Amino acid sequence: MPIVEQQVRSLREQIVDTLRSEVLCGVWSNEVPVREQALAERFGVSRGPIRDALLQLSREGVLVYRPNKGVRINTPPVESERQMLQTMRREMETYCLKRCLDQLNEADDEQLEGILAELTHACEREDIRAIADCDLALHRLLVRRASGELEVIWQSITSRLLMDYSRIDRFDEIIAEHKAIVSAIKQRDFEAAQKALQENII
Amino acid sequence: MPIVEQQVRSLREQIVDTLRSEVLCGVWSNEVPVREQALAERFGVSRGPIRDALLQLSREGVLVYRPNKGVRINTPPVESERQMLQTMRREMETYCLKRCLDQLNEADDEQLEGILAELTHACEREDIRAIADCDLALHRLLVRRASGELEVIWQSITSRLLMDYSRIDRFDEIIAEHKAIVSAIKQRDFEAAQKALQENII
DNA sequence: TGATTGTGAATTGTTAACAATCAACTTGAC
DNA sequence: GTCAAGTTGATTGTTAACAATTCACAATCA
Repeated sequence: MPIVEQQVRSLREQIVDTLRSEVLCGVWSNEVPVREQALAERFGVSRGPIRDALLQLSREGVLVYRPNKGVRINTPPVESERQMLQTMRREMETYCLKRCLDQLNEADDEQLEGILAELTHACEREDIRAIADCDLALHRLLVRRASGELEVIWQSITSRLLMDYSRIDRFDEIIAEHKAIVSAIKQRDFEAAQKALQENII
Repeated sequence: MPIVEQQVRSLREQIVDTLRSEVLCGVWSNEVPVREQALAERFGVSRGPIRDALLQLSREGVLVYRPNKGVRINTPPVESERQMLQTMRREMETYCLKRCLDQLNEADDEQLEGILAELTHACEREDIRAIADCDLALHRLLVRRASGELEVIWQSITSRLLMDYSRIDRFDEIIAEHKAIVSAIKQRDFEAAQKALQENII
């Protein structure tokens, strides 16, 4: 359970984040259907918030919703679609970097360092789930600082891309790439940060 | 009420489409808060589906959700963000065009012509709401034919862009541009269709 | 045998009541 | 008169029961 998030989050948001993290890390089987009642019991809430969460994750492309039939886990995008989404993600994060770089403060730097430290620790433990969470948290911070309104679109694109995240076993690369990103950001060096970002988003 | 949609739609989807169409056409005031109970009575359902719809529209960037405070209408994106979203929309629709063009059949052509006719009629009536609905329906058809999975992302981007859709009074241009798109598509001419699309997305 | 149609359990969709929270107003002390 | 605390009404958040739908399986018939 990462502590990179700080603000109060609604019950639904917590459930959404937990489920998304699990689905994207392959914890769930594609075959087993998702049942509202089972999830409700697991989270200790009624079916209402669970339903909200499942609908939201469907809207995000992580799950697929069919009326009266519930949801199932989505399949990864085809290669051409993946490339297009990749291009869009690069474009969006470059924009966000440019827009937020000047207005970042020491607290943001510290938070970035904190995420980086946690990411490093997660890589040492080879904790796939924590690695993905930290990776996303770092990028999400940039998007949020630039424009909270873009976050939902960014999340949709990124979730789809992560549905075949096969590179997550190259721990050294992951650490090095994110170190480069944070380092460049702390120096407010846009060119270097953009370069590091582009090399990380593959 | 356009007849361009054919498949069965859930109650929530119908509400979402109606509300989105109204918000994007400026039917609602930015000042008046959105109340679940009022909408429930208007649509003749309980607050449950209304709540689902409002959450979905928030996720889409049309509304802004704040815990325990309900939703309000989102503000248009800043200019730089708008340009970035514009670029993404062009990229995405170009991809969808390329991917779907070969597998379109006569039924699709007919549907495109139907939307075009309805769009023309809407322009003659100067019915802003119908114009926007038809405009979106035409582009959405291409996205859907290419990949149903991309539709939600496309919708988010497009909704944000439409939040300051100020060109909707230039009826002749709108008709001409969409005629060019449909014409090129019917000839399966990718280059021409792409060009027409790019010129329409401004 | 194979297809089709009932039947019932399981699941999702909807509703209404209840709990929690927020915003505005009133009250009262200073 | 002003500000703070308490109160009240309105609104959202959650729950559990009920309705509608789907699916699996068995019974029926050609």
